[in-house]
Amino acid sequence: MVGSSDNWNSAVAEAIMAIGTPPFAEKLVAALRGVATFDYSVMFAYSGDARPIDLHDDFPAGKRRVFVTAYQEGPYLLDPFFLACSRDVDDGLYRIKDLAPDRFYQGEYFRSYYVQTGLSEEIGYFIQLPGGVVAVISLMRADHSPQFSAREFRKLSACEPVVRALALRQWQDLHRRYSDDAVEDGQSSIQRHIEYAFHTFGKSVLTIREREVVEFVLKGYSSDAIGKILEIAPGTVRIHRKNIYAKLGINSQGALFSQFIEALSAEANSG
Amino acid sequence: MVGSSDNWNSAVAEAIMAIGTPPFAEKLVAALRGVATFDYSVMFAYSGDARPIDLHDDFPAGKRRVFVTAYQEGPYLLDPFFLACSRDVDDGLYRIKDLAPDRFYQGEYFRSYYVQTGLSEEIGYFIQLPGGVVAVISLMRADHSPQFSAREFRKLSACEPVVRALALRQWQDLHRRYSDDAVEDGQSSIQRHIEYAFHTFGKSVLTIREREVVEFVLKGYSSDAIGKILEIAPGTVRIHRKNIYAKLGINSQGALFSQFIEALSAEANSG
DNA sequence: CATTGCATATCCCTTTTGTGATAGGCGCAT
DNA sequence: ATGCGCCTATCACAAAAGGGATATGCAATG
Repeated sequence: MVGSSDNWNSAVAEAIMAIGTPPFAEKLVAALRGVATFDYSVMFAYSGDARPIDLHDDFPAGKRRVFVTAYQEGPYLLDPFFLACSRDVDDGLYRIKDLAPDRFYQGEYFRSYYVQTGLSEEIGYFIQLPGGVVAVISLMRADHSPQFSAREFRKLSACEPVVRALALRQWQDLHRRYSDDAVEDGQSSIQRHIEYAFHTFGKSVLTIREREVVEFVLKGYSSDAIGKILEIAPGTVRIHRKNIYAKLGINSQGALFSQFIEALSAEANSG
Repeated sequence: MVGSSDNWNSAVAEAIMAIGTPPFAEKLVAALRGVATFDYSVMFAYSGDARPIDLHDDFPAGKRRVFVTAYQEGPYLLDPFFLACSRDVDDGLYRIKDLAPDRFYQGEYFRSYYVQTGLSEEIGYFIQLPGGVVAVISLMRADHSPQFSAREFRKLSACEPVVRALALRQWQDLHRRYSDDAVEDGQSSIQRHIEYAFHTFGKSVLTIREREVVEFVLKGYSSDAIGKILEIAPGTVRIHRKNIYAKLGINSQGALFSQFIEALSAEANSG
C-alpha cells in the first residue's frame, strides 16, 4: 500500500502516542507526508457559520497571513470546504474541485481570494466531531507542484479511517482536558495560568511595587522603560530589581525567567 | 503491505476508537487477524515474579483452563516469555523458540506443561509498560496449523509500532481512570505545553543550534555558561543570540522571554 | 563548481544589568 | 515616638549583553 508500510505504521504509532498532546497534529501530518508529498497542511474546525478555528498549520511564517488570518476574516464563507460542512458531507477525503461549484475557477471565491494562495490543488479529510463541529484537514500543493494523482488520492483515502479515528480521539482528549477547568470567558487554560502567574509570582516574598517591576521585566522592558511607565527614576527600578533578585536568591534576569517558568509548572500541580 | 491495507487501516481505526474501552483487546486482535491468521491470542501482564494477569484472551471455553488457569498456577515461572520479561527484553515481536533455551522441546517446561496446550507455535509482542510491567500479546497456532512463515512474521513485525502504541495508550487510559488526572508520566498538561514550546519556539525561522541557545537563554544561563554546556566559545553563543534577536525582530533577552510567553499562549489555541 | 546557509570564531565598542554603599520621606504598629 | 518596612533616589564599579564588522570550515543546493 503506502510505499514503505514500516514508515506508515511507525508514524501512526507516533501519532497514537501523541493523542492529547500538542505535537499531535504535527505527527499526524508527518504520517501523511509518508504517504504522499504536499507543501502545506492546515486543520480547521468549523462550527456552524462561526469563524473557523485554526487547530494546526505548517505554513511558513510569511504565508500564514493569507492562508489563515485573511481566510478567517471572511473568505472562508465562500470556501467550498466550508460550504460542504454546512451541507453535512459524509466523512471522507475530497478534492476541493469536486466540492466546488461547476465553474470554480470563474467563481468569486477563486478570483477574489484563492488566487492569492497560489495553490495548484487542495484536498481535505472531513471529520464530523461531536457537537456538530466539523474538522477539515487540508493538504495543499503549491502551484509549482502537480495535482494529486489518482493513485496518490487512493492511497490517502485508504488512510482515512485512521486519520478520522485519531482526530476523533484527539478531540475527545482536548475536551476532557479543558472541560473540567476552563473555558468560561474564551481564554484557554494556559493563558489563564500565565495571567495568574504574572499576578501572584513571588507574592509571599515580594512587595506590591516589586511585583509590578517583575511583571514589566518579564514582559521585556528595560529598567529605563519601566521607570517611565511607573513614573519613577530608572535608578529606582534598578534598586527594586536588586532587591527582588536578593529575595529570590538569584542574580540575573535569565534566572528570573527561569523561576517564573518553574512557578508556572508548579502552579499546575497545586492550583 | 498487509494484504488489503484498507482492512488494516480500518481495523487500526477501530482499535484507536476502542482505546480505554472493554472491546479494545478484541479490536486489536481483530486487526492482527487481518495480517496473518492464528488460532488463539492472549495478553498477559507480567509484573516482577507475580502471577501474570490475564488482560485478554480468546480461548474457547474448554481450552481456557489449560492456557490460563493452569498456567497462572505456576508453569508461567518456566515460560520463556515470562523469563524474557525478567531479562528486560527489548520491545518487539519474538518467536517463543527464539527466546527459549536451546533444547526447548526437551526441557521441563515443554514436557510438563507445554505439550498440553497442543500448540505448533507461539509468537509474542513484548511491550514495556510504565512501572516495570511488561505486557505480552501472544498469537498462537494450534498443532494442525503450520508455524508462522518468515513472510508472516515480517508482516506482523511491521505492525509492531502500532500494536505497541495502542497497548501503551490503553494502559495509560486504564490508569488515568484510577489515578484521577495527570502524573502518570510525571508531567501535567501545562508542563507538556512548556516543554513542547521549548522545542518548537521559532521553529520556522531559527536553526537547530539557535533553538538550543534559545532554550538555555530562557532557562537563565549566561552566554558563558551556555558556551560551556554546548562546548563552543562564549563568543559564538553571543553571535547566535545576536542572529536570533535579528530574526525575531527583537533586541533584548526580555523581549525574547516575552515572545516565548506569547507563543505559549498561542499554542493553546492550536495545540 | 559556485552559491548559499549554518556553525564556528575574534575584535571592539556601546548599552544594559548586577551589586555595593548610602540615604531621605512615609505610613504603620508596638 | 521610635523602629521597621517600603518606596524612593544617587554614585560608582564590574559583569554581562547588544551590535557591527569580518572570517573559516562544511554541507547542501543549484
